[in-house]
Amino acid sequence: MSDQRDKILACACDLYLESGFEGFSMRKLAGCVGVTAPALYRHYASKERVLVDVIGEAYQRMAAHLYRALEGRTPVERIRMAGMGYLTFAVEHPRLYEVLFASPDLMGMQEAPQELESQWCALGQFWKDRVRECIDSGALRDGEPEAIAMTMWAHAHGLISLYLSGMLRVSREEFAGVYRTSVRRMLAGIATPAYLAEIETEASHR
Amino acid sequence: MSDQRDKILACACDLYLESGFEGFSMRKLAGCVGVTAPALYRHYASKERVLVDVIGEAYQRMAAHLYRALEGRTPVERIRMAGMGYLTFAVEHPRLYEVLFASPDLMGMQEAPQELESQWCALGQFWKDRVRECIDSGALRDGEPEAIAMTMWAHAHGLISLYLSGMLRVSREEFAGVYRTSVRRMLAGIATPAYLAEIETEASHR
DNA sequence: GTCTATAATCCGATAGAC
DNA sequence: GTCTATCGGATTATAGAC
Repeated sequence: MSDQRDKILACACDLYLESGFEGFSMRKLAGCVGVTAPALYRHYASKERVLVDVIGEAYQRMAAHLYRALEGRTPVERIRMAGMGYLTFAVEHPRLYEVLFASPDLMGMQEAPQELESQWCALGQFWKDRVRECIDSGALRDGEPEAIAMTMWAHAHGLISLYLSGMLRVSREEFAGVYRTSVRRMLAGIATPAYLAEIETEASHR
Repeated sequence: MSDQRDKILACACDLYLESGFEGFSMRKLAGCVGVTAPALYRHYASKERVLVDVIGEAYQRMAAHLYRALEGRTPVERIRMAGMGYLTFAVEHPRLYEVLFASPDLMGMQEAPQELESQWCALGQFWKDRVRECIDSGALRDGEPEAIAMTMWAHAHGLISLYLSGMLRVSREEFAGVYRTSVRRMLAGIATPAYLAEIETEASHR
């Protein structure tokens, strides 16, 4: 039944990993599957529906990678494993990582389908949970878990994006160390106490 | 002379801003300029050479936007203005911002031409300078200016990328506030002193 | 459910006249 | 320096036989 559809999806993931978005075509996909192009339209209405499923698959693989961190035995261990898992997934599967953030119009769609939205929310909840339990255990400062998770996520995503774009002049081996160092810098803070006192005064005057 | 070439480049920027990379073609570009497609090849050897110039133009506009921050009268004022300038440029010109980080193969090239590399280095130097003078003035903690600039840049770029991808559930008006808050959180640090002491011990044991 | 054949477009780039 | 005409290729998607 949808056995063939699964086979098509698997080939579509492989094809995307090899060729990226640009080189992805229904003809090539058909070639990978071992059928002709029109046969694909028995299982998928259009090319974009195939790509939506590819992105959904990327979400699931990312999630499976991250959820291993739940095996950690303390909140700190879990959030660390999650952070490193995020890094290794992105570095080992850069194309899958990139596709998670692909703008919908890049694949000929107006907006992201609701299917992908909910998968995204699940990941957001995961990070929020990791931060919350670290606050409760006294490792992270008190604050809104969602906002803190956003700051940490922004840093991680930005650093990984810069690395994948080739803007950082570091090798793949060096990057893991750079990542850890930068996370630590963010955890410790960048400004001096004197400057922090100054902007705190400023903020309270508003 | 290159009067016509300038006109082509201006139209190419407009066309890219409207259509993005996907909808960009030499035929459409010719239509914007008001000539036929073959005429373009008198001024540009290929489509990719046009796109390289578009990216170069984006760099120059970004740089011009950032360099206004040099009018600030203190190191802190300058780095703040630069940080907010980075934000406003990205939000007001999202396509130009995105193209700065476009992977070369997305426009059919193997690697970024050296012309763009050097423009990139200039921006890197600008940020390094901003951080260094803030360290010297006692606003930022001591450390390698380049590494600190990277952490700050990663955070800013990541947050902006998430916003532009629509992954943050905030409006454009809200985003400036979210950005400032997140920067402040990064400046102050996220972890508790107790946890920081713990990982410092750990690091020294290696 | 898969095939052959094909419609209907779009693309980058070139040849040669003017 | 621009034009017309065209080459050679790609693409999505459909029609109809089997």
